[in-house]
Amino acid sequence: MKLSSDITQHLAASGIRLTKQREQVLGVLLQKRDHPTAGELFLRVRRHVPSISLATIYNSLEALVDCGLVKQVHVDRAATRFCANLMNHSHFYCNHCGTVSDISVPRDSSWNLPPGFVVTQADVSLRGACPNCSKNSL
Amino acid sequence: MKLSSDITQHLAASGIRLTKQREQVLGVLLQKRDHPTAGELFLRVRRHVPSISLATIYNSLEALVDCGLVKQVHVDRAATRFCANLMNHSHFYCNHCGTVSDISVPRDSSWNLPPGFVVTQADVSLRGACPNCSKNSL
DNA sequence: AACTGATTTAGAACAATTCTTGATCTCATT
DNA sequence: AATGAGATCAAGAATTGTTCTAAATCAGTT
Repeated sequence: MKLSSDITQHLAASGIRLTKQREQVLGVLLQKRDHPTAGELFLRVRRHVPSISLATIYNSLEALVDCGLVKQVHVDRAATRFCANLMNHSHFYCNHCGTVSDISVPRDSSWNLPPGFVVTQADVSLRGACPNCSKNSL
Repeated sequence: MKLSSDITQHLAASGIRLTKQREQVLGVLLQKRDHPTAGELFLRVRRHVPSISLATIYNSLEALVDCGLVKQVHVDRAATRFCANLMNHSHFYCNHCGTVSDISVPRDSSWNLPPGFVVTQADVSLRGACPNCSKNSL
């Protein structure tokens, strides 16, 4: 597993130390982009670092989120999911198969808010049927 | 506390029984529209029905959500909040004072999804500063 | 090599929610 | 009014995802 210089720079810039554990967490997150939960990441990373603990997964994720390399995905109140897609995007949750797809984020201008509101973060999550499931259920 | 015939009809139509507990939960939710959590509702409703249990708050909310009279509001993974605003709307969470404001929902057309995705529910939550706080923090 | 602070680990603690069980209530039928 | 069936309620236990704590380990610096 090799991190792009892009990413290592990002890490250095934020002053976060690149430990074996963090490297693996990020690596696993980059490898299979299916928005895993902390628990799922734990199982995957453990294959490479058998001694890792769940707390370290959480710690690593916190560090990576803090330095902007990883984003959290919230769908309802289900377990937080994580993704390493740094593009500004939102998520689509399929009610049938449970997969989470990245989708491009709507134009900022589409929030027609009353005056005075200042938006710093927009969190859009859509639900419904993904292309696969909408095809099959017809 | 008197429920509008609109609402009682809605209840009857969904076949949910209007018990004292459910009536109070809905009443309290209609009375102060500040998007309380289940715990907050528990404290408020207990003033009218001292014997009510938290489990009943959850049960009542479930029934009311099922029949469409109440909506859940999710902001990150914090405790679920509830609101009785039946208009199609989204929520704005103020990072400074923590209040949740209703905002009108963006036009459906603004999700430009790849073909095949069928949206059944859109959950938009914005964060930032509400008019009050954006004014004061300058 | 010793020191300092950051990081890791394991498990305890926590908060929100759901589940379980037995008691109570409601309504329809007599 | 009494009965029975099913819905609802209350209390607390259980579950789940996450955070906290404390001790052990590690990395980089003197």
